[in-house]
Amino acid sequence: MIEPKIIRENYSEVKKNLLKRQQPEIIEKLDTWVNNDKEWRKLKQEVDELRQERNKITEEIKIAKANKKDITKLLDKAKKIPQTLKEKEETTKKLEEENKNILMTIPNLLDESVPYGVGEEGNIVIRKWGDINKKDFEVKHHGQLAESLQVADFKNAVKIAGEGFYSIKGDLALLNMAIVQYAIEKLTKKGFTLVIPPYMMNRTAYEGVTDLNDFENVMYKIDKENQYLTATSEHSLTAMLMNEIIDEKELPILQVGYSMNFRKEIGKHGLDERGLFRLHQFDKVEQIVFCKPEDSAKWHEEILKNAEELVKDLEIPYRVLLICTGDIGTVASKKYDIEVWSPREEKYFETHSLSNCTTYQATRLNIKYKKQNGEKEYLHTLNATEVAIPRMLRAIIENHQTKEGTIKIPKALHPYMLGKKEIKLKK
RNA sequence: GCGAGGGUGGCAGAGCGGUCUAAUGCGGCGGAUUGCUAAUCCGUUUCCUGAAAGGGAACACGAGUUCAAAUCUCGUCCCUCGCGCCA
Repeated sequence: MIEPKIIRENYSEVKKNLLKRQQPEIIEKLDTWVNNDKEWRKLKQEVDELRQERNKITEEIKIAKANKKDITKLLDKAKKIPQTLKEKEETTKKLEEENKNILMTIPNLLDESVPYGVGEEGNIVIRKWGDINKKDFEVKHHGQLAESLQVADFKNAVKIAGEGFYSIKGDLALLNMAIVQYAIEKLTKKGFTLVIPPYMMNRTAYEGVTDLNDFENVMYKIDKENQYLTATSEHSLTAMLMNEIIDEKELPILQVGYSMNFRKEIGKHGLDERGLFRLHQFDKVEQIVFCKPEDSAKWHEEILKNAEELVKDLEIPYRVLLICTGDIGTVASKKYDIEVWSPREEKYFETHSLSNCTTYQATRLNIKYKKQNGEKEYLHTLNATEVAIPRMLRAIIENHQTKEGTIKIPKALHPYMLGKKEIKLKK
């Protein structure tokens, strides 16, 4: 959520910025908010004045009583106030809530460097890495190959859990753990702290970190409980600092979250998105940064570098996209995606998303930092995929499969693979 | 889950219907003093609104009683101790 103060003080700039998103309804919301806000402030004044009056009379009663004077007149006067006050308080509160909800649906202000564009096509490729030349054999579908090597069992996973669930076993499961271990080790060495969060969050905390529509579309609610399964560790790690004031000296806070993630809405279109691509449950290693506003741009580049390094180490061809105004989403002020190469489909698919959320999440969650001089300000939050495991497994299976139908393990993962360098059929 | 006790400012901790403008202590920040440090002293240290003066709110959260609630009542959440259950 954008800080109300900023909209009040720089309305025209905010409007100009939001216009870049090419969604007229956002501007409508902005204007509604501004009008409501004016009214709310007026009402607040009135309420405060009424309260002041009440406080005065209350004080008079106290004094009169102490002096043993007659207080019936004062009491009559006082008795009238609560009714009017209550009515006004209710309208004020209602308006306040309404306006907060509007504000929550207004997206973040965009960074200057975000390119103008309509939809996905407007995204800009800023870097490419790796060899994407055609292989001299037919690349097999990752899920089918894994099943034929007896390291995945989609059929039985679906049997017991339903569509959108998977099971991997043997060396592929080992590879899963190897990637996790590798990613965590890499980030830990760079100063990130490993955090394993709860996989469920209550409604209040969750409202601080997600779009309200997500409660209907994305999140699984626990029956009869006030809890939701988390869709990413970004949510839990960020929400954990809710209502906290962090000393400037403690920034930046660098965290690497590892969690199982649960998502209701996954879509699914065709063979190549079957298998390890769109899932109701998957594990992911995530980078989270809390920092001072002036440092967030630098950290954005840093976490991009971390993610790129990992993909390079796994020897997967990839490209980096700078997401345009038409495709950026609500929360981010600036966003990069990493897409990796699918030699089977001969196109890139998305594996990483890296956002600088500036003060947007911090404002909603009320996370501030205290400066040396005692002033308090909202800090900046960034989140980035380090590696979403199933998608990376798909990339590895596709890019490192051999003519003979085995899967080579990238060298970087050898130390975590119990001596195995290849996944092949057990005799 | 049951029983008992409890949740007060950054922390510790008093207050238990109107003197709460929340005591006191510690810590933080600013300043004074001082060869340096320490000690001492003064100020400041929640949020909203307002250009400011000011006003308002806040004692876990929500509702209620009252002219008036940190203080009384109810509900929810959380913590501590004991019992029960459990990987």
